[in-house]
Amino acid sequence: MATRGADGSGQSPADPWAALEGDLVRALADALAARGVSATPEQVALQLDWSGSEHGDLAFPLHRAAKAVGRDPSELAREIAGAMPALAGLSPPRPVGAFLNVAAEPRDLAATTLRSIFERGPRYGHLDLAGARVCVEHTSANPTGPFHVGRVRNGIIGDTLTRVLRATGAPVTSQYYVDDVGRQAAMVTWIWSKPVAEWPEEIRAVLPAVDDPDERADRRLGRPYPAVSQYLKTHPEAAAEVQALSRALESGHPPARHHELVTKVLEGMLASLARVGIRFDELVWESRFLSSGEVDRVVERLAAAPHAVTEPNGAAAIDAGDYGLPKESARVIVARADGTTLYATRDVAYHLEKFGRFPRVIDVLGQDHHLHARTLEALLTEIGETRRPEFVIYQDITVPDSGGGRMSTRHGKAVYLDDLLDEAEIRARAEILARREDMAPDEVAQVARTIAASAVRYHILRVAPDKTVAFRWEDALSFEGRSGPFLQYSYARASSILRKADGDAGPWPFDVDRLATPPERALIKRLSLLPGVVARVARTTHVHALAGFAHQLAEEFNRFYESTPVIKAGEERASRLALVAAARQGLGNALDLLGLSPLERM
RNA sequence: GGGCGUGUGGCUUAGUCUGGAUAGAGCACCGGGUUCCUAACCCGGCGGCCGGGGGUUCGAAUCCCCCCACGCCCGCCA
Repeated sequence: MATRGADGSGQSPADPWAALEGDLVRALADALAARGVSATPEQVALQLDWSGSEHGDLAFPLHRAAKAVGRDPSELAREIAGAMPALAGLSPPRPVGAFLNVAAEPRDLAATTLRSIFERGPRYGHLDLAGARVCVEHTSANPTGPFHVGRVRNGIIGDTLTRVLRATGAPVTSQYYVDDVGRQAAMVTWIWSKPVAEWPEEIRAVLPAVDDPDERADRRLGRPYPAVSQYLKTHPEAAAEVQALSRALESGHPPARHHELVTKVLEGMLASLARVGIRFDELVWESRFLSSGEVDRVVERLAAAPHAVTEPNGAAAIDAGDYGLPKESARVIVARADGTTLYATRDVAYHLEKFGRFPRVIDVLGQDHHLHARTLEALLTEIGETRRPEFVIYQDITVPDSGGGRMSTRHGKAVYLDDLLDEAEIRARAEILARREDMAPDEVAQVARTIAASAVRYHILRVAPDKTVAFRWEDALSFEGRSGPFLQYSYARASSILRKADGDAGPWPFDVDRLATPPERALIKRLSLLPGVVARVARTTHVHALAGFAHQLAEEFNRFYESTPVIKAGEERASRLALVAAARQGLGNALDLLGLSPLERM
C-alpha cells in the first residue's frame, strides 16, 4: 500500500492524532458506560497518558473505573480490551495489568503525518482554530538604558507566547507599554537636559573618556542612569528637580528634548531585542492615556469607588484592605495631593483600553510585579470592571558571580544582552572557522550572529518561568546538548542531505512500508506530536515545554541520521528523503515558533 | 512579620496544575563510534530515600497539613 507524498487531496488534518484520539476516547467512554462507569469522552481524554512506553503510544489506567464499580482493574482491562471495536489507525487495545495500551498503526501514522507536513509546509504545527483576538503585553521596560538578561527573559517568554498563540490561529497583537511619563524617564531627560560640564562629578565619572556619537542610543544615553538613581538618593534638591520634571511630563508639558530622548533610547533597546528575534506589533505610550483624559476618568471613577478614601495630606487612595494585600500596601494611592497619578492608576486606563479591543489579555510580568498585579485587580474591582488580564509571571535571573540576588542595573549586578550576544558571536565564529573553512566571510558572520542569538534565546527559554535562573556564562554560551545551536545543527544536517540528493528538489514520493526501522518510526512519531504540543503550550502558556519538545525532535532526528543512510540507500532512498524533508520542515517550524532561525549550513 | 515562588543524581533541569506501570534530559566524569549524507553528533556506563516529617489513597515527586532552607516583593518608584 504505497502512499504518495505531496499533491494529495489537500485534506490532511492539522493534527495527525486528532481523529485517533477522538475515536479512542469515544470508544473507551462507551465501553465504560456499558459496564456501569459513567465517563464523558472529555474525562477519558484527561486521563489518557501520552508519554508512550514499550506497551504503546497511549495508555489508559482503569484503577479508578474499576474501583467505581467494585471490580478488579486488571480483569476490567482485559474485558474492555476484548469488547472494544476495531478503530481505524489504531492497534487493538492491549491490557497490561490495569492499563489498556493502544498504539497508532505506524504506517497510517506515517502517511497521515508526512502528508500533513507536505501539504501544510510552514504551517504544520499550526492549528487553524481561529480564536478570539489576544493582546500579549510583554517587556515594557522603562526607557532608561540597555537591556540586561534578566529583563530579556520577559521578552523571550512574551515573544514566544505570541508566536505560539498566533499558530493556534488567534489574531495576536504584541504590545510594549512605554512609560514615557514616569520618574525613570524623567531621570534620563533631567540629566541630558544639562550640559555635561554641569553634571555632578559623580555622575560625569561614568562617562567614557571619549564620547562616541555613533554608539547605540540606549547605551550612550542610558549610561548615566544608574549613577543618577544613586545621586538622587542623597541630593534632595536634585530629586526635587526630577519630581518637578515628572509633574511637567504628566501634565503634558514635557521639556523640548524629552520625547526625542525617550524615543532614541527606546529605539536602541528595541534594536537590542531584535538581535534575539523579539519584536512588537505596537508601542503603547503611557502619555497617551494622560493626554486623552482617560487617566482622569479613572481617577474620577476611583474617587467614587466603594473603598475610596482621602489621605490626611489630600492624596486620593483606595483602602484595599479587603483585597488581601499586605498591610503596608493596603492603601493604594491613586493620585498624589498635587493631582499627579501613579503607575497603577495609569495601568488601569491602559487595561480598560485593552479590554475594549481584545477578548483575551495577557500580561507577562516579572515576579517583582506580583503585588502590582494584585493591586491592579483590586483597582479594577473598585471601578466595577469584571474583566481581568491573565498574568504570566516569571522569576528572576540572578547573578551568583556578583554575590547573588536578582539582576539589576541599579545595583550594578547585570549582564547585558549585547555583551552576552557579542561573546556568543565570537565563540560561534571560532566554532564555524574550525570546521567550515570553505565558508565565505560574510556567511560566517551571518551564521555566527544567528547561532549566538539562538544559544542565548534558547538558554533562557528552556527553563520553566517559575524557576529562578542563576546566570552562568558557560551555560548561557553552550552550543551543545540542550541548546539552540543543537536544534539548528539538526536542521542543517537535514538541509545538507537534501542539498546533496542529486539536486533533486522533491517532492519525494514515499512508501510508508519503507520507513519501518525503529529510528524512522520514532522520528515520525515525534513529528506527529508537534501540533498537540502547540495546542498544549497555547493553553498553559508554558513555552518552555515547546523548547523541550524541539530538543526531543532534534534528538530523534540525529538518532535517525546516525543510524540510517539516506543518499546511499537503495529502494528506501526516496522514502527516506521524504522523511528528511518532513523532519526538516518540522524542525524548522519548531524553530520558528521558538523564535530561533533555521540554518541551512553551520 | 506578611505575601509570592522554589527545593528532583556533583551541577543545570523535565515531569507537579489534571496522582498511575522501571522519575526523563543536558553538563561533568568513564568507555566506545568518523574510508559513509556536517562528530555543534551518536551509543554505552556511572550517578536519584524527588528538602524533612505526618496524612489521604489500591497507588504520591505530583493532593492535604506541619516544619526546614533559599530567592524575591511589601514605595505618594515603575
